[in-house]
Amino acid sequence: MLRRRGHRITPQRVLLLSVVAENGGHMGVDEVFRQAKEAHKYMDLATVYRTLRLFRDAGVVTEVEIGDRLHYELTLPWELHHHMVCRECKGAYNLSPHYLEEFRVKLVREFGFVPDVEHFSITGVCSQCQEQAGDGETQS
Amino acid sequence: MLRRRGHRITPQRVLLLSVVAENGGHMGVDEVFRQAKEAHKYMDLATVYRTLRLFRDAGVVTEVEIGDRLHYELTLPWELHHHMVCRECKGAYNLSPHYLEEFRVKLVREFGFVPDVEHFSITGVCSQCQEQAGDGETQS
DNA sequence: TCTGTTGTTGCAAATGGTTGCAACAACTCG
DNA sequence: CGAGTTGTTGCAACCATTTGCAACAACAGA
Repeated sequence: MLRRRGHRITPQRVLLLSVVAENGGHMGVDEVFRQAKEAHKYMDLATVYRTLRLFRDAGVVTEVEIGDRLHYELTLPWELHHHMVCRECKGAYNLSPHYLEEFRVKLVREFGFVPDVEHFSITGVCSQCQEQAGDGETQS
Repeated sequence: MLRRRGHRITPQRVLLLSVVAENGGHMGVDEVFRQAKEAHKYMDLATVYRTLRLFRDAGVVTEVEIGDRLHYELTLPWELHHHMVCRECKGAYNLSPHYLEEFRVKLVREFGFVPDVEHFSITGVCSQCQEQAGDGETQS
């Protein structure tokens, strides 16, 4: 798959792909790095960043920004989703693409602007954290 | 206004506010820093970051992420808007809030998730850059 | 106006992430 | 299989942004 684009299959890439694939859900870059380093002592952090970025561009993994840190997860084409990221607890909730579809179509039709919905995520506050915030406010 | 929240009015803050206010539209942090430094030789970059963040939290300025760099603009309550940021040319186009309203309401109603629409911006490719990309592709 | 409290500054060091570069190794072609 | 080409690696330096900290200064109260 990568080879088609003129890229090479290296042990580092195989290893990194397996790390991300075997861990269901998203992983922080440092987590990927740590697990990869256990298997290959000389694994470099720059290689992890470059490889994950490469995988993303190839559509193999999906990049999610969680509170200014990059996370990656294996792309499963039959369950594509966006993310709602909670600003308070840093939790990431999946969001079905159909919620964005209307918004996306409007931007394309009215402005000719094609949004990057494949990497879309929106920050906010999840329901649990709102309840907690509410508890706090009743005391003041 | 800041004073109400227990913050102090310092010459640095006055200066930074005037820099942002006098420049219509968004400014990169380095731009703000450069202009502020002309007036106050010992202005520090950390102070610029901290002050702009403070202004944002007070609702005085709006933070926009343009291609991984932070930009700030004066908040004009009578013309609130979001941004569409072009991944190619780094241009930022204003977007009226009503385009997001329906999406926002859906998230609140169906998930209890309250998105941070006030800092919302979406990346993608603007119409001009698509034309240019199209020109390129016809050659290959 | 003087003084104490405490929020703020400038500096330097740290953060997560990116990049330049020379040594290296995966692929290609013979 | 063996040599050349060129994409990739590990390292170190760099980027924008954040943070710890001691000196400082804005505000409040006397």
